[in-house]
Amino acid sequence: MKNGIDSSVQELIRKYSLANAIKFDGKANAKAVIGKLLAERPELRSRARDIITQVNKTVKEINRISITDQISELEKIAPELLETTKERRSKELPPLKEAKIGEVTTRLPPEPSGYPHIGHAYAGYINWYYARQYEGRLILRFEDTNPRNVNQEYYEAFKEGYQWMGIDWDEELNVSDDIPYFYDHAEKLLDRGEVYFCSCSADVISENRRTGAACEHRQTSNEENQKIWNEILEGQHTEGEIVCRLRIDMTHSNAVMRDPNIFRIIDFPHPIQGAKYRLWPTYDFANALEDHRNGISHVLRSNEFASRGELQAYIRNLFSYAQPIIQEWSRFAIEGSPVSKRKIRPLIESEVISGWDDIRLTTLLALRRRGILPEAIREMTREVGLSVAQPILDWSLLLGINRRLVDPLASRYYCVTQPKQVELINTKPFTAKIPYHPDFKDRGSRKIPVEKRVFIDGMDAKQLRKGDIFRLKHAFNLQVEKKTKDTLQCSYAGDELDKAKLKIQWVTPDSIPLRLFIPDVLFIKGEVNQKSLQIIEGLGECALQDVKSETIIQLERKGFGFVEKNGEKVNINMTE
RNA sequence: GCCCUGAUAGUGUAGCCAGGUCAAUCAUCAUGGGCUUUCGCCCCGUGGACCCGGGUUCGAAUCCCGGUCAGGGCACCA
Repeated sequence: MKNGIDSSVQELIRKYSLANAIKFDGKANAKAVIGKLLAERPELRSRARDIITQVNKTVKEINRISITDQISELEKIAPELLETTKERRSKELPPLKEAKIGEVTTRLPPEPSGYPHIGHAYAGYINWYYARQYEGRLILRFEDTNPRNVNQEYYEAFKEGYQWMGIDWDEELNVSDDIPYFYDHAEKLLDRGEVYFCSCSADVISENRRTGAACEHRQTSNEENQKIWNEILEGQHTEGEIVCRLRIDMTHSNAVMRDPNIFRIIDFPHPIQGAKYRLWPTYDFANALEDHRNGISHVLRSNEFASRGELQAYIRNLFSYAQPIIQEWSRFAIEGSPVSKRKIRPLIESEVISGWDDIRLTTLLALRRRGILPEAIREMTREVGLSVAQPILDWSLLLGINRRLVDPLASRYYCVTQPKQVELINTKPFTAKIPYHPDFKDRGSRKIPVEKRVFIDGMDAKQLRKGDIFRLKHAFNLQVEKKTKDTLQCSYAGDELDKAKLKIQWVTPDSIPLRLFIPDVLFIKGEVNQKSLQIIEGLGECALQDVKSETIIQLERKGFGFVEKNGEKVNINMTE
């Protein structure tokens, strides 16, 4: 055969050309066909030039015939290529590196120094997910080695936050319970001459680290270092005066490795340990050893720790401890929503926001009060995954997922704002029966008697002109007879559904006052958004009286919300 | 300043390691329609992206070089 291309290859070319043409309106693309062909028959790659000539020729021929003919020919020679199957499945996290069933241990490592937020939930869920996926263990470990940062109430706050997220753990411990373990290790290093005490100021240490210069303390004799260690444990030396450093390499390309501090004096009572210790390990030292002590197989964390990994591995190597698998992802941000205490605290102090559970924040308390379901956060986490790019998430991602999840759960209620009175001129007394959920009628309904007056939303009233026919939803139709400044006079206009121009929500005169809180992003281009919270007064139907505080409902045509009752007051935090 | 990462529709993400089935996935978003006694949910359709410049190759989102931009680290915080 010409160019040595045999008939089986010819046939393949013809098949793929036809399939490609059919996929794209009868016009095949030679490049796509070549790609497909060479992917399937890699041994042909050496003869790519000949193949290309042949493909070009075939594609030209095929593009000349009609798409119906193309389909019928392909049906004869390769019907399997005509199938177009689309599958849809919910996204899952990728398999974990070097993980075996039953041999995975991960950790939740919060510092109890504030309230858990969506970032903690995200990291927590990933650690939980893999621990459960591989039938392993999950350890809740409070990283409380800085007594000046930690506070008793936050230990509890984290546990509640994780529980709310559906994250359960197999073991709970505090790093601060293991201080003797760190001392043991430090003393071994002291014996081996791996550490020294440095009394340079923090500024000097930092500067030397930048320039790669060693200070005189690096030369301190072992005996002297041992002596200082004991002095500190006995209560000599003061906070800030001296630190214990690991002697590694002051010119290392990773600045973290330039003789890091591993212990410092902190004379401050610890919420759990009290005044038991004054010499506290720093993050890297405690973390590296604690991961080993806990038998952590996989360290799953955000990548702000990336450059510390080398140091932590170095520390474990000093003791010939095995290294865990490390998997990192980028820390993410939500557009316009600060996470850091530094940014939020001033907003609370200046009363821009009401507190750590203000519905504009991303603390778990805030998200819950906004009617966000934990599953929405979990799904969002799976969606964003272990990406190493720098995601700046939009609220719409979380809110969109949440809307879908909350829809089947939320009972529907009527609510009107800027109420406009509607006088019913000639209607007979009527009792409306309104189901709580349109898709689940078995959840029952409430009955609302209608007499001489109802209220509708001001926005709806605005659209109505004299003569218009509209429907009080789940009741009957009305025709506007007269429109005055604060009243619509209406007459009965039948029961047929399709006659009404608008079908609107309404409430009776005995309805209850509501306050709707509508959140928006807190920051726009770095400036505080003055309209980040709208508070709107409204009237809600009586059935809202029976709704328990802290349930998620839908106010029809207004959105989903989280009910909060405070005595007589009914507040509803809208999710968006 | 130095070091490490990264860059795919408006947003997020898959694909990149092992170049061809990518005419680029999925979600969110926007838009048109259907369903609906809600502007909700659901269903169908449509729209929109490989940071820039070189190189290697028959062929580059994918490999190489150079740039640009962004994030993190260089704490006696974690």
